[in-house]
Amino acid sequence: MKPECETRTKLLTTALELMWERSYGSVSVDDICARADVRKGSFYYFFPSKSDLTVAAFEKNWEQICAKLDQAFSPQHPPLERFSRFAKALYQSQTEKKGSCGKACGCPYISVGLELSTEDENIRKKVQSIFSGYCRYFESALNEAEREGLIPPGNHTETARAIDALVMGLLVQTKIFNDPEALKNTEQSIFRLIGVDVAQSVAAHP
Amino acid sequence: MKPECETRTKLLTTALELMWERSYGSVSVDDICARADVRKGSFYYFFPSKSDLTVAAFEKNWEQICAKLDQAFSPQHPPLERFSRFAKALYQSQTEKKGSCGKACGCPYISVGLELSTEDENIRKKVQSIFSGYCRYFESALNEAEREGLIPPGNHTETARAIDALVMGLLVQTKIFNDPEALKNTEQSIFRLIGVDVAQSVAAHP
DNA sequence: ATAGTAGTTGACTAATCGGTCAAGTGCAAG
DNA sequence: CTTGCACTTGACCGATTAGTCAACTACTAT
Repeated sequence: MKPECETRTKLLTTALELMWERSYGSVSVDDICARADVRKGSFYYFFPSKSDLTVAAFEKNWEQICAKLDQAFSPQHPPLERFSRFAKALYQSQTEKKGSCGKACGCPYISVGLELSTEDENIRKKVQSIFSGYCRYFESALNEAEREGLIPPGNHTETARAIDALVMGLLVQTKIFNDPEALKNTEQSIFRLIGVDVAQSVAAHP
Repeated sequence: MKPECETRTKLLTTALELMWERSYGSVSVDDICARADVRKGSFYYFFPSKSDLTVAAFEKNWEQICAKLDQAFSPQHPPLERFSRFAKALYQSQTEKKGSCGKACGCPYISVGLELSTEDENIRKKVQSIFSGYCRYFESALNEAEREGLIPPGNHTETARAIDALVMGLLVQTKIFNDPEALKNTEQSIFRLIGVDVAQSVAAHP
């Protein structure tokens, strides 16, 4: 087991932070090195290019996101309630970020993914796989909801993709309107896509 | 009336084209000038900065989009059918773009908007106003649908915003999955957000 | 004819970009 | 002590960046 080099992880977290707040194009390698207090030579000792650093940063961040998603989508909660927990966590994370950096930042996977997906295939694929990861959480909760008779049978892969799209769109709105309140109806809209009444779930878990 | 200078409009359309296919950061003023066959001096004769050019390009493009939206959301069609037409036009425009440039490009307002909204307030506001424009089309159709008794009364401003989010998310998926087929369930998902059965509308206008 | 205006041109700048590299440091095993 | 490995450093590179500018052309109104 490697003990994981501190400089490397510092670069990883700093890069994600900066690209989240700004963009890929407007964050230079020098910027990243400066905020991480690392010299450029070290940067290129660990990463062959800015693009590779970005992919690695996404990978590391996604692991942390997964931990949060595992909580929201834990089997210990009823399937539909998991979406409520997810919506709440989403709102919370955006509000926190705006509080700490002064601006609503949306989702770095979306912003950077869109910025580079026609030009950098590695980043495109990484972001694509992350979004598939989100869908897997959604789909599994829907499958379980069906098994418990909470929703009728249907194509849950498609519904999960629609939920994914909705959530991404809401995060786009959050950044462009510079306001996390764009997320306030997330839960309700998700349940409409699923085809159940919100009140039904909200009333059961007030 | 000014007869509208050719060089200027060439710069406008070329800039939008390039930023749609790539991104703001990776398209240089030189790139734009080269493809438009215009010298840089002329560029800065018409526009004080790259950012201003971008805002102007968005404004001009939005006018053309509006013409298309006016067709889809024309009062000559039943209110709910307008969404079907919109969904079809959306799919068509993405498919065409992929055919002509080889890649699915999504929506330039979203991509560039996300890329710059924390750094360039002018662009943020322009993109925000464009998205509000979309919502107005959606909301007006919903209001009319209610007036015709097709949908129950409700907060149509919120629903329009949700539809806007969904559509944006689908366009994000289109670019990141590099596949316009991400849009194939657009119509169905919109109707779920509205709260009506797709079949109802589809059957009426096959 | 002349003067003014609208548009065009290409050479120029200063700064910044991503990336390279040879020379180092400090530590651990032999 | 010595070798070797993991990591660090700062100077350096050529290319590219957004933006400037004085000189120029062509047309138009008087």
